[in-house]
Amino acid sequence: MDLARPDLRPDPSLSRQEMESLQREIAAAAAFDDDHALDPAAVAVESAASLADGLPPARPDAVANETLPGTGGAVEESGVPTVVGVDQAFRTDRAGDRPDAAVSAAVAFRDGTVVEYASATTPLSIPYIPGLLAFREGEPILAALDALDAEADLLVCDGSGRIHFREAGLATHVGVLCDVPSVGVAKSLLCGEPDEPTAERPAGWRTPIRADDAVTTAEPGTVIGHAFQSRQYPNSRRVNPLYVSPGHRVSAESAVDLVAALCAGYKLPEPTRLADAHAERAKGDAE
DNA sequence: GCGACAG
DNA sequence: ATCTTGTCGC
Repeated sequence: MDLARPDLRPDPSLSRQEMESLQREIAAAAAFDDDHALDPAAVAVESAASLADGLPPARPDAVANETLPGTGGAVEESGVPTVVGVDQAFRTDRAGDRPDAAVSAAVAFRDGTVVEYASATTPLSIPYIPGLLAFREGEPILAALDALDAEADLLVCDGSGRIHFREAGLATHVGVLCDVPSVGVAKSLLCGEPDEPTAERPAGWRTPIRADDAVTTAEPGTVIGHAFQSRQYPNSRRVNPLYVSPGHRVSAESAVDLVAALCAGYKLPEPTRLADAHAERAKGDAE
């Protein structure tokens, strides 16, 4: 898989200042609006996969359709868009403490079912630094996408997109480098302010997240994402909402609509949930 | 100086 | 993210 923007791919030796200015370039290259309206109904996942007996098998015939020569992507090929969830697990060295390598997983969905699994193991370069997550996890994700035969029409990333100090979170970083529509799904809020308090909301509830002073590249008040209650228990309301934001080529509104369509009864959207499980499995296989 | 922040 | 048993509530 060749990158659409190799010029924006970070060099491992960048200083912190250089990483931050690269993020401003990436944000400037990002499109936070809808281009070819990807219909949430076309990517919806109707039933949640059971993980009790391991991961479901990939539907055998589907990937072959996408790898026919001379095709321009999955949608052109079959009319059915491909959604790819990406997530990672971390392997620790035998001494037992420091994370040693990232195990990235990419899981492709079409018609609500898994069509392909891929993974890659990548040595870790820099530690986790809030705001610079993409420099730790971006390359591992690209490696997993490289190992995937399917062409993604939408990437679902585990982390923020536009909800970021410089509007260039992980989902934006990966989406722009690949020039693929992407959304970010985070379990906690990095920056920005919800319009309404998010505690104890019923399933389906959502509220805009607006840029605050921590977002240095946007006018305060700009809608940069949404809090979205993907799941809730009827009586005891203890599930925290997701924080969904556009990565690239998707609006804030479409990003939540797409994620809502990809959720099938669990807190996390199915592509993310299965990518998480596949990353765990791949990590275990290597040990 | 304090705060505060995805995974 | 990761280290981990039980426990409470769907």
